[in-house]
Amino acid sequence: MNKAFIIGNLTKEPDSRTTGNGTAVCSFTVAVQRRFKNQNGEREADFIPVITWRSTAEACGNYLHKGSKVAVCGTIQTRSYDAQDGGRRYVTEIVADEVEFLNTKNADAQHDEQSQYSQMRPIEDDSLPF
Amino acid sequence: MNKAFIIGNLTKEPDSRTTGNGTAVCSFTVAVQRRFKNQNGEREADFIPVITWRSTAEACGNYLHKGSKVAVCGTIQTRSYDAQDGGRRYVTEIVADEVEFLNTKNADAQHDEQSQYSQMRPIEDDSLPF
Amino acid sequence: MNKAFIIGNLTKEPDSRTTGNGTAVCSFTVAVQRRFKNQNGEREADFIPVITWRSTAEACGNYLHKGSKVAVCGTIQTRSYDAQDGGRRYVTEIVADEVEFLNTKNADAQHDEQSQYSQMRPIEDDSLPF
Amino acid sequence: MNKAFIIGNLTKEPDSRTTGNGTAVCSFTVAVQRRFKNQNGEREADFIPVITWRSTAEACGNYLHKGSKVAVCGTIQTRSYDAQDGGRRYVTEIVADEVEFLNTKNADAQHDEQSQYSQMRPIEDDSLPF
DNA sequence: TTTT
DNA sequence: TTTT
Repeated sequence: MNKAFIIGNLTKEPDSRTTGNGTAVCSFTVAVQRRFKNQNGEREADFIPVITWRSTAEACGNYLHKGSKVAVCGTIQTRSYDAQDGGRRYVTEIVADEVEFLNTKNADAQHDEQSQYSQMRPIEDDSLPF
Repeated sequence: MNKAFIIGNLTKEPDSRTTGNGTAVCSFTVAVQRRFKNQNGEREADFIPVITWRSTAEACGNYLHKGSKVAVCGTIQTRSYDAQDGGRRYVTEIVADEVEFLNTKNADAQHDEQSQYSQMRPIEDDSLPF
Repeated sequence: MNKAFIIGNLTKEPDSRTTGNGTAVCSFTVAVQRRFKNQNGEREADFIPVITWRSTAEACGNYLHKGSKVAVCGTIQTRSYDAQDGGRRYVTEIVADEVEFLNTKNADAQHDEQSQYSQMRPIEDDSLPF
Repeated sequence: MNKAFIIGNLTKEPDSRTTGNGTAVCSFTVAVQRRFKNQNGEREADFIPVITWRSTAEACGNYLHKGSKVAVCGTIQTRSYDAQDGGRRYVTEIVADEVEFLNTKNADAQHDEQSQYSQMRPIEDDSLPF
């Protein structure tokens, strides 16, 4: 078992790419407000890296922006890589199963549209733009 | 372990009460859109009863309405009671640990205010209206 | 979003069936110990119905028994039906995405085997007995 | 919202400490088996750092060992620190709300005892050894 | 490196 | 730096 759920806002524009074999990838960081204030009375945030694949990645790349509010459900994954200085670095990120768009800024029409896309993996509707 | 997370909309106005010893209770049902369409191409919903206590109940009673969008995290609880017809009935509901308000309908100012309230159990701020 | 996680023990032997079109279904109830004792100092349990499909159902039917300890991750689903007395009844159950076997009673060899099966949806190994 | 659930085994003996003001802390890494095998047919694991506080930390320090199986529910937290080489390092860890002991190795008596302890935050029983 |  |  390995499952995580977060709700928060993108810290930047999402980063959309394509792997060598043509698979869409989209990654971004979600700032999740902490529930309790710290000793200084400030509410801090946790900055959680998220990676999405395939149709979810395409929807995220098309509809998410810096500041967009999302709910993400997925698996916590860790990996390591060799840094330029020769040291080893460890990365923890959520590999998203589902991303639900919770944007309040957009017009309702667009927002509804987004919510639907976000729920639609097994895409059975050929009119979708991805 | 027993934990559940749902995002959806209130099916009705929330029901706010107070127990004999003065504890605030607020209950409502959340309609959670299913992720996949059924055989008829319709997206059904699950109707999940939620019960909240104390300051969370007060915030929910003050700020939630029919149609309000919420994220709820809590514990699945089952109980049974004797119906009027003499039969036994079983109820499953989520006892909320946290309720996050995700309303898009309200003005931004109010929405921000709500989000903060929703995060504030252990209330350390005396200026809060509950 | 709609996701639940529970850890507990089967209250009975699991109920294995097959639908008209040959899909395996296996359902059971999980008793989840509550975290806090009640006013009488007793630890109660919540009795949560679980339904599993396809290869997960087959593995559950083959390996689970009354008392087996499991971790279940899935979606909360509600449905209603007409009771014999003409009234309407509402059922809430978890539709399992994953079931992990946590049995302590069985020999280690068997337990390891079980854990593996439980993780194996997309079955790529033809030697599996289901 | 920020919640994570994992089930896995400790990679090492847990690390128990006490903060300046006497608060117990216990940290460990949990190896969580991935659900699907990789291209080479191996099942990899994710190595997820967990930190626990107070009575949970004491129970973990007393009862967990290298290889112990646990279920952890908590919050994903990120923090950064300055490494010796002058660079900045980022750490993601789960701050545990609950730790359930799932050990199969121990005698049943001890295992039952563990499960109970693990569920007992708000300790109302003065006979507990922590 | 951070968002509302 | 990794566990069964």
